[in-house]
Amino acid sequence: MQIGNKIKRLRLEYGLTQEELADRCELTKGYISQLERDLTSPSIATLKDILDCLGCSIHEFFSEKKPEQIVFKAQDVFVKDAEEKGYRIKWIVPNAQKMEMEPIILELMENGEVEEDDPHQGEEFGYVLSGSIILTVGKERHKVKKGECFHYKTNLPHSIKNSGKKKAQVLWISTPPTF
Amino acid sequence: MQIGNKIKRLRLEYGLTQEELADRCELTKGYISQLERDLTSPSIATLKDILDCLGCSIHEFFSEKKPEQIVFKAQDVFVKDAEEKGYRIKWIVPNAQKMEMEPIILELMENGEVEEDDPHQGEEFGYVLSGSIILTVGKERHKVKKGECFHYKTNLPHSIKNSGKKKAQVLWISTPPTF
DNA sequence: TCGCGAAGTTTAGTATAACTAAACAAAATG
DNA sequence: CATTTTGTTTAGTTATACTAAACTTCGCGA
Repeated sequence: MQIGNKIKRLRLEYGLTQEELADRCELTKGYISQLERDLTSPSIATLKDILDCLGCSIHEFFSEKKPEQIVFKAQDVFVKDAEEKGYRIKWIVPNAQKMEMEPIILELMENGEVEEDDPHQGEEFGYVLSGSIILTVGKERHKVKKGECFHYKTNLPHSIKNSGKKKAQVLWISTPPTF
Repeated sequence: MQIGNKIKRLRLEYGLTQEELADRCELTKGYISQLERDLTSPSIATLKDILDCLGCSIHEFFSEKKPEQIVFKAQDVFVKDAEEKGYRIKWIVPNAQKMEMEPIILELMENGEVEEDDPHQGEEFGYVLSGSIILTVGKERHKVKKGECFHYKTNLPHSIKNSGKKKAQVLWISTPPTF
């Protein structure tokens, strides 16, 4: 019965150190440490004491609802390499297809280019994180440098390619999700 | 932390003896007996095993929702005396105003009478438990004896008074609740 | 970068309680 | 009433709930 992570998360949300929580519950910090790593399991009465100090009922504690993730980090990234095309796509928000916006980070090597995307409903916004790119929308070509951004409706064919020798990185957001 | 009664109730609802439950959980019937009387408390893991066998999650188990009361007894009664008017009202279902029917028991002393009730939307039903009454609905007067009942729409003024020397008791139900 | 204090982990316990097996008692049934 | 079923009690064993204190890691400010 793995409850350690939940206790730790509650404690951190409540802004307490293990020692502070231990003092409030009249336990030891060593024990709190062991609980949080599932090295031991508290009695039901002790669990209730702990949760009382953390402003949570046992009922809520054993709720199976998964908290919605708000912050995403390096370990959340899904990478797709297209080495022959000279680019790599990093999906930085997993399951973003279920939402309204889908952000990716596009990495273009020298001469790297993503295939032209056919017209479709929606919009895309991009911000050049590093390097510079050539953005093609319909018949128009634009050079976009680091720190600059772009924003267009996707009803025309569009594509992006690296315009320099250095690797280029673009934060690229599509709504609705299409990547 | 008193959980014994909840475990016992679940077991009985599931139709198991203590021995059957013990066998399913790989515990002893003696231990189940002790748990149900709060003589001891299970580890969280053991509690989960038990609840798995009883088709209940820990989450539900620790729900604080009060089971809806179905049967009401003497101790549930709320009494209002109107001694100068010679009657007493007993609300026999607490919080019935939150439901569709509101039952009371009206007790009328000799010469006791409830004030005329103004017309309103709804219906009332009554059953004379003891003694006899005069029921007035609009301009009509009815004598209703023990064992007889009445049922009318409340769009006319209505009232009840005792018609004899003995105490009268009426089970009186209004929908929607108005008493 | 380093030193120090804060925060967390580990270790080696103690004592008690989680759980047992079996005898006993109460309740139910034919 | 006798027997079976169901629940309770008793006297344990052993594992674990929880401890105190030493040790390690982390974070922060100079």
